[in-house]
Order: sequence, then structure tokens, then C-alpha cells
Amino acid sequence: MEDKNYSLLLREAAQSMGSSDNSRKRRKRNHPSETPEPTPEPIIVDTDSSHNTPNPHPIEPVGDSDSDSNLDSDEFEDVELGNVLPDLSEPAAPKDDSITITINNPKKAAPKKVVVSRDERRTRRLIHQWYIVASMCHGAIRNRWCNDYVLQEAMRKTVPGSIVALLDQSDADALTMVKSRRFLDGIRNLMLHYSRKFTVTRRGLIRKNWGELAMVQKKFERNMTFDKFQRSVLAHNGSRDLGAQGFVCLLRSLGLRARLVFSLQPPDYTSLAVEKAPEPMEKQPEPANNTEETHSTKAKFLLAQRQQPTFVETTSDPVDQSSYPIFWIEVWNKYSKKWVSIDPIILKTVEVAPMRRRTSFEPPSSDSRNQMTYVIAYDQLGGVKDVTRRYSYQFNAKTSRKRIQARSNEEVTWYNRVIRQASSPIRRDKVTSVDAYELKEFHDRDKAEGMPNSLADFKNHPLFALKTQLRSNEVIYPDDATSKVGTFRSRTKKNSTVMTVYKRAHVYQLRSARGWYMRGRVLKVGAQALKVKTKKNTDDDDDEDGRLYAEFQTSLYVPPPIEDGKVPKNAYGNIDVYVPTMLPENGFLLKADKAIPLKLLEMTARILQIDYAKAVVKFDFGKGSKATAKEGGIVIDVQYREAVELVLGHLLDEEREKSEQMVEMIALRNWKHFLTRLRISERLIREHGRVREVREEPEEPEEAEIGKTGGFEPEAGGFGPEAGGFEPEAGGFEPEAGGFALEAGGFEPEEGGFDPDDSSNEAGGFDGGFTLDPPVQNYINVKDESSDDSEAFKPTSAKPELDHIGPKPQKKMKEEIMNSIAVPTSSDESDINLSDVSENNIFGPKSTAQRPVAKKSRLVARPPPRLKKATRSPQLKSDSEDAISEIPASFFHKDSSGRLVYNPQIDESHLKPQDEMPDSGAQSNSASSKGKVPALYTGSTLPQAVLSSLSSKGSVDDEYGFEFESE
DNA sequence: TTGACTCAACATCCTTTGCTACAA
DNA sequence: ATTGTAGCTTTGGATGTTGAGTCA
Repeated sequence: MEDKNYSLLLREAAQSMGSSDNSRKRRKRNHPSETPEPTPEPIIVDTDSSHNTPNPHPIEPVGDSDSDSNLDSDEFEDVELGNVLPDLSEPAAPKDDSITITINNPKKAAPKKVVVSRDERRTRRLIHQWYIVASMCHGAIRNRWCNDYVLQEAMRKTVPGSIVALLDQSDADALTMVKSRRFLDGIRNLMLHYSRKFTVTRRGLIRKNWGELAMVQKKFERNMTFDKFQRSVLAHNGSRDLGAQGFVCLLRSLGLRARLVFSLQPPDYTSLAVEKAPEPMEKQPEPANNTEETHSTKAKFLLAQRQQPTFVETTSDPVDQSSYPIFWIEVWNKYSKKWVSIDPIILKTVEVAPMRRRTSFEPPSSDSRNQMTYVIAYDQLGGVKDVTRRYSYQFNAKTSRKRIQARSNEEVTWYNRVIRQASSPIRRDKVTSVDAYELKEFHDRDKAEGMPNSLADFKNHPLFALKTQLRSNEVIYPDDATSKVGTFRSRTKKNSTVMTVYKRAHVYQLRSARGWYMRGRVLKVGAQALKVKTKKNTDDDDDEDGRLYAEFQTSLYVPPPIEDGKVPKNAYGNIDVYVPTMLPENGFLLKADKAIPLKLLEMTARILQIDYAKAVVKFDFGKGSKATAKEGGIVIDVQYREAVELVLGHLLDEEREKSEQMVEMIALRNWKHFLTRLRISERLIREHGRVREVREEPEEPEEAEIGKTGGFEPEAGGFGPEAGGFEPEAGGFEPEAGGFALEAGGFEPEEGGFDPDDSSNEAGGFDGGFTLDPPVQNYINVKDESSDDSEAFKPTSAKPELDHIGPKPQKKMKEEIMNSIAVPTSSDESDINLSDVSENNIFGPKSTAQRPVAKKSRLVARPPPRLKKATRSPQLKSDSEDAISEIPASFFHKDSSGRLVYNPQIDESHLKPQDEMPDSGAQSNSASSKGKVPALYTGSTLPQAVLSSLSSKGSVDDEYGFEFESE
């Protein structure tokens, strides 16, 4: 959205405004206003079907047979019933075959949208901000150009010596006031001298409203370069803006401290009025239809840009220019310590901005081409200052409301940053004595502004407040003489009463006790509510909610501390940590996120057998109209932090490992299926002889079936997203991507090295025909690609994987698979369990119709029977006692004192298959190769090892360097 | 001409710990 | 039979802000 052209943005917004998003509420309210029918206008509608002349006023049929859904539709809302329904009170139609109906005067029809949509508001604010930045840069560039030495030298030569003498009073021996007066005289003469010479030949910058900005912008000044600027300044002609810039150059050439002042003219983002783009003076050829235009808006825009005259040299611009300047000059009067404002072009005035009066530089609010919102001053060192306060008479009451800072603190920060960035480094963050004088002046002006003179201006005034305008959760405290600053009486209101004006500083925001608790604060003892809201629902007598308190009535909430590792919990069994200060002493919040799900954190704490509490960090609304506590992590005793983080790291590694193994496992099993098939084929050929012609026949459908149901299909292979992050499109198990389909793999007996006739040896067939690498690598790659996807490591998603893989521990299963696919040393098939390779087991059901539909994420090719012992992998029972017995002895060693100590250097050799293990990187990226603890063991082993450390007496300093305080 | 007022139309704030069906 | 979880749903009433129109 940000990178779109302004006008495009606005056009889109304007189009979207036309779309009907009317709410039911609005329709309800509109109905009464539709009933009046002023000035009905008769329309003759020809009802004779024999006359086929097109109806000049096509009328939407308003059928009474419309369904309810139609009545509810948005289109219906746009139909004005009054426009189309026949007015029965009208006299009969003059012709028999026509009826007369009346429509309402469209002008008086239901009110159109009077304010722009939320999106449009956002867009406007954004454009407002862009405009500020762009203008700020524009001013900075022009200011820098004014510093050009050559230009200044040339300009200085145009100044008469008498004026120079007035300005230079270094040798004069006179009172400061006299010097100041002479200085001002000199400035005035200089200004008059310059303004006589300068001719405005072009239009300057102007403010445009939203409607005008929605149009294609006419380029009134060709890309300005410094050379052109220089020429223009020396020739004393150009835009009014350039005139002011030239005068800055002139003043600086005389050694005066002169600032270029730029009153930025961004469109008013606080205006919500719907502004239509005005009709262009010379109509551009309209596009044939609207749809075409919307499709090629950009092209049109570019075309229009090219067709624009690149340089419009005219003073008779149709745009009416403001009679107030956009650019002017400030020069520092060192004698009076005041900035003097000069406009040599339009106002032709020299003025020290008055304190209690409107300056002559501030245009009235009715000036549509010039509104004073941001006045920026650029000094000769490149410093940028906001000097709006000097020129805006009602800065607090009016101007500040139009500024971007009015709405939020973030915007204040943003604006200050823009100002700072626009400044040159040497002036950035520096406050000179001149700046100090200015700050003092602004402070005085704030005070001099006084109270607003209208009721509306008191609203959200930064300094003053009226009781009647307080918000429902605001109160003035204390309500006595200290908070009162005066009274106000409306000028126009007839029977107006005198209202007391309070200091805004005494207005306090109130919240309920619950509201403060949500911000980590609790009521002080004996706090009395400053305000009680009357609640409508009187079913409960809980007037507690209505009691509101100010912040000074609260103190920081100090949660009960964690004692003996016990995390205090609330009635819901969790702990409230809405703000960081709500974390108990000695507590540590382990934050959950996408990569580290809450479940894993809990599992970690359970493994370590430490107490924890789920941390409620906020509430979600909008779900079932109920607030839902959002658990954003767990709170533990900080002393367990390192241990928990370590274990967590292992668990995460393990999850990753599991996923990788899973991929490998499936790949291997597919290999197994395939090879078993080959062996059967081979055996059949050996026993019954080769019958090529015959064999081809049944082979064909069988192959097709494999391709379809042999576990290579995403839905059959369990590679759907529910199986743990193996996206089907990335899975490689699709026939076209996997390389497992026979036609893709090149494993057809006729083509590969598996032709049984090639009886040299079967191992040779492997060597010659293929290696295990490509498919395995394929899956590993797939995993690697998706390894960023943290979802793959979710324990919840891991479960189906485990079920899917089979009951045995994965490494065992892998061994089995590897063994089973190992090429038999003899020609017998004794190690092939034929029950394993029955058609159903290996190839799955004969047809998809037989497939169990419900098991969508299961492999249709079932795991071998011998893998069906357990129902669940031990990994899932991480904290169960059974799992402990499965820890390999090599995971421990006895230390000098005979204690059992966890040994992280696990010999992995027993995990690896003997020889034919495809060394394709599946293992190479295991944790051990990176010097970390391998995560091949089950989830229970490592934590149990750590537990053993914990349970040993005293603290244990193991290889990781962390210490545990034993219970 | 300006400001106060009303009305209409939204926008925004404040709220602050489920339920049900179904699979395992 | 019990337990765990995916999926459902996308509040809604009060208050605040703005513009248009009217009136004094």
C-alpha cells in the first residue's frame, strides 16, 4: 500500500468508498429519512411489450417475490424504494399502455456517506506523513542551495553600500536598542530593494485538498536543479518560493544569521470529509468505459504524465494562490535577541512576531491554499527547527490538533525523528544560545496564548479542561482551588453559564481495580473510588467493576515470591504476567512462540520435575464473545533457567532429529517395498522361468497400482501437512516429483540393472542400477527446505508421525529396514518375511476403493507385522517411569565418587546400520557431528540423566558447566 | 461570520479464563 | 468411558469524533 502512487491510492480509496458496506444499523436509521417525497418527478414507463424502444430510464425491478436473502443483500440497500415504486396518488397515465411513477428528488435521497472509511483515514494519514517528509527534504535542499558561496557572492554585489552600512554596526557606539532599530531599518531597506527587483513568474507551492490530490497532478515546475535555481535567483525571477529562498541567500551573503522558513502544506489528515476530485479545466479524453480505466490506471497515469506540458510558464495559473507566503525568512537580530520574520515577495513585510496577536504570516483558517500547521526553519548550518509556535496564534487550541503529533505518542516520536534526521549532523542535538532564547520565547507564547475562546477548543486542550467535556473515565482531582485556573463563558450562547476552567494536569485517567491489575498495579490500602460508573446490567450486585481509581491510588503489584522452587498460582492454576513487573521475584518467564510451543515448555518442566505455572500474558477477545486467556509461556524458578534451557534445546534438537529420521524412515521403507517386490519377481522368474510376454501383462496394472497406492501418493504416504510438516508439494512423494515411481526411477527390470538375467550378483545390480542416495537425499533436502517451518517440531504434529512410522523406536526400526533391504548373501529369501510382502502389506489394497478412507494420513502400505508390538513410541511417554529402563547403559558413566553421571559422548555406532547405510547426509547433520549431544535417544533419556544429576547430593558440574542445586 | 447545537454515521474503547463434537 | 483437542466463532455496548445543517 505504501508504495502506491498517491493518486492511485486515493482513487482506490474513492472507489472503495462507493462500495456498499452499509451496516444494518445504518439502514434502519435511514429509513425514516427516506419517506419524505419532495418534488416528485414523473417518469413515464412504457409497459407495452410491443414497443421495443429502449427505456431511457431503466429501472431496477423491485420484485416482491424476492427471497429473504435478496432482501438482505447489499445490492438491495442501494435501491431507493422511493425512486422506483409507483406513486399511486398520481393521476392515471395519459396513455393506456404506460404508467406514471414518481421518484424522489435524488438530492434529497438518503444521506450519502459523509465521512470517509477507516481505510481512507489511514491512507490519508500516511500521505500526510509522506508529505511532511518530502517537504522537509525539499526545504533542506533549497536551504543548502542558499548556502552556495558563488551564488552568495554574486548576490552580495547587488546590494547598495548604504544598506550594507546600516546592517554592519560593528563600529557604531550606540545603545543596543538603537542598534536594533538600525538593524531593522537595514533589513527593511534590503527587503524593499530585493522585492522591487524580484518578479514572480511562476506559481509556488500550494496546499491541495484530498479531492485535488486524487487527480493527476499537473507539473508546474520542471525538475529543478541547482543550476536553474542559481540562474533564477540571479535573474530575480521565479516562483514566490524561490524569491524567498533568494533572499535567504542574500542575507547570508551579508553575514547575517538567516533562516529559510517553510510552512509545510500537507493535506489535512484530520479532515474526514469526502472530497471528490474537481472537474479538470480541459477535459481529458475519457476512457471508453470505467472498467478499462481501473485496469490500466497506471498506464493512464503515465500517459497523462507524458502528455503534460513539462514546464508551465504562466502566472495566470487557474489555481488561486494564497495571499500569505509558504516560504519566508527569519533573520536573527542579535541586538534584541529576537528572530525577525521577513517576507519580501507577498507581504513585503518585516515583523517581529507579536506575542498576543495574530502574526501577519498566519493565514486565516478559511484560506484553502495555505494552512499553517508545520512551520519549519532551516538555518545556515543545516539545522532544522519547528517554529510553528511563533506564528500560530492559537497553537494549542487549534493548530496542534491538525498536526500529526496530536493523536499518539508514537507520532510525536516519529515527527521528532523526522526533524532530527532532516537536520545536518553538526546541528543535530545541539542547543545554542540562540536556540535557548527561542525555547524561552515559545514557552512564553504558550502562556500568552491563554484560554480558548470557544467551547469546542477546550476539548482535549493540552493545558485547560472543562468538567463537562471530561471523558467517562476522567476526573479532576483535587477539585479545589489548586486545579482551577479561571472561568469561561460562551460568547454566543445566550443563556450560557459561567464554567470553571481546570488545569489539564489535574485531569486523571481512571481505571477499575481490575484494569489496574491488568497493568500490573494494585490499589493502595484504603483507596476510595474517585468515580463510580453506573452499570446498566443490574443482575449482579458487583458494583466493584464500576469503581474507578487513579494511578496515584495504586502501587506496583508485587507478586508472591517463588519459594523453594514453588511458583505461586492463581485460582485458575496459572500465573498472571500481563506486564514484566508481574513476574515474581526469582521467577523467569520462558516465552512460548511458534518455534517453541507451550507444550514443549511444559514437557521440559515436567521432565526436570520442577514446578512451573503457565503464564497468562493477555486476553483474546472476539472468540465466542468470551475473553480467552492467552498463555504465553511458563514461569519457573530462575535457578532452573539454565537447566531448562538446556533441556529445551535438547528437546528441540530431538524434534528436529525425529523429523529428519521420519523422512529417512519413510524413504527406506519405500525402498524396502520396492526391493521386496523385485525379489519376488526374481524368485518367480527363477522358479517358473522368464515369461517376458506374459509377465508384461500383469506387470502393467501392478505398476500402475504401485504408482497409485504404493505409499508414494501424498494422501497414501501420510505426507499431508497433518503428518508433521511434510507439505505434499515439497514431499517428493508425488509420483512426478519423487523419483520413486517406476517410470521415473528407471528401475524397471528391463531398463535397470535388475534384470534377473543378469545373474552375476544382485549386489551388482544395486551398484549398477542405482544408489540409495538420490531418494534419501531427496527427502533430506525436503526436510532441510522446510526446516525453518517450526511447525514441524511441534510435538502434537510429531505424534501422528510416530504412529505412522510404527511402534518400535525409530532407530531400531531403521535397522530392521536396513537389514531387510540388505541384499541377501545367498539366493534364498529366508530373511524375507513373506507375510510382510503379501500384496496387501506391500502394495496396499488392490484398489483405491478398498482403501480405508478414514485413515487419510496413514500409509496404506502397512508396516510389517513385527513392528506392530507397541502402540506408541516411548518418546511420548517421556516422563513415565517405564521409559527410564530403556536408557542405554552407555549413556552413563560412574564418576570418581561412584555416582552415575550422564555421559553426553554417546557412541553412536550401535545406532548405525552396518554397512549399506546410505551416507547421504542423513546422518551427517546429526547433532554429534556438530559437537553437540546427539538427540537420537528418546525424550526420556536425557532428562532422566539430568535428573540423576539433580538427585545426586550437592551440585553437579557436568560438561555443560551448569550447576544444579539439589533438592 | 462565527460558534453552539443536534443528528447521523462511523470508529474506537473496554471487555478481561469456552463450548462442542469427535477421535484416540 | 475417559481424555484430549480441533474447530468453532469473528462480541457488542458505550463512548468518542467528525461533518452537515440550522440557528442566533
